[in-house]
Amino acid sequence: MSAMDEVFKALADASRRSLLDRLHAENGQTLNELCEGLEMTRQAVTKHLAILEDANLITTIRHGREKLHYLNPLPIHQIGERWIRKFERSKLAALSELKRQLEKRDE
Amino acid sequence: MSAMDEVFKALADASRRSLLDRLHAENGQTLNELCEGLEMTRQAVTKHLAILEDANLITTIRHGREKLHYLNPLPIHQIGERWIRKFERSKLAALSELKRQLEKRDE
DNA sequence: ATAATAGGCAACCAAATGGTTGCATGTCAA
DNA sequence: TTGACATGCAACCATTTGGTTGCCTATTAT
Repeated sequence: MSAMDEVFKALADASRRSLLDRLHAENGQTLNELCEGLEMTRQAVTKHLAILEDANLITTIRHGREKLHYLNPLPIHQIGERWIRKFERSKLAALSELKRQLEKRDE
Repeated sequence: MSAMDEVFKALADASRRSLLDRLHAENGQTLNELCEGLEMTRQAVTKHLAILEDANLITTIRHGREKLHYLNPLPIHQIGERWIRKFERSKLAALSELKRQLEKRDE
């Protein structure tokens, strides 16, 4: 699986995006902190975090018996640069072409 | 399911992203055109296109017995604006904080 | 030392996903 | 008008996914 594919797959789940949001609000949280207030078991959160780590979206550091989770914003940035920008460049062109076609169908 | 969630889910599959790429290269293709060269059946492509259409990533127009597919770049743009930008703003801050922590663990 | 705390591992489960095949329908061309 | 072409629909299938429970290990605090 390509690196970018892993990132897209990791971002596809709302729970995982919300975990990234929480780390964005406060970086360096432990597993237990990240579990607080969530409607799923610790093990479910562990799995989500593992997927995010595999996709390189977070980095972890063991500190005694705690595991601290840190956001890595680089892959998200790359999705923006390498993938989304490509489609934005042609945005206006695509919309105007669609409009032309929509009008054309009544011929 | 929220609109943005649907977009993220739709983008999670490499085949679907490749379909968007093909439409980006040449907009307004028919189903059969989009099937050419792909290693899956027409029905599989139909399903992918339906998911992309539900997520509002493409718009279709029936033209006789053909169905033309057009890219809608707006949702992709919104992912960039509403989601990715948020993380980019704190990019440098997050990286420097991680660095600090990495150094701190040897204390 | 030992109890409490933080996390890890593995088996299991239901539902969603990505794909198939077979057949039906609608439209165009000879 | 009839055959070929473009697409649609539905049932079915294997695998992946997101979650659970139960138990184990490692670290800290009393």
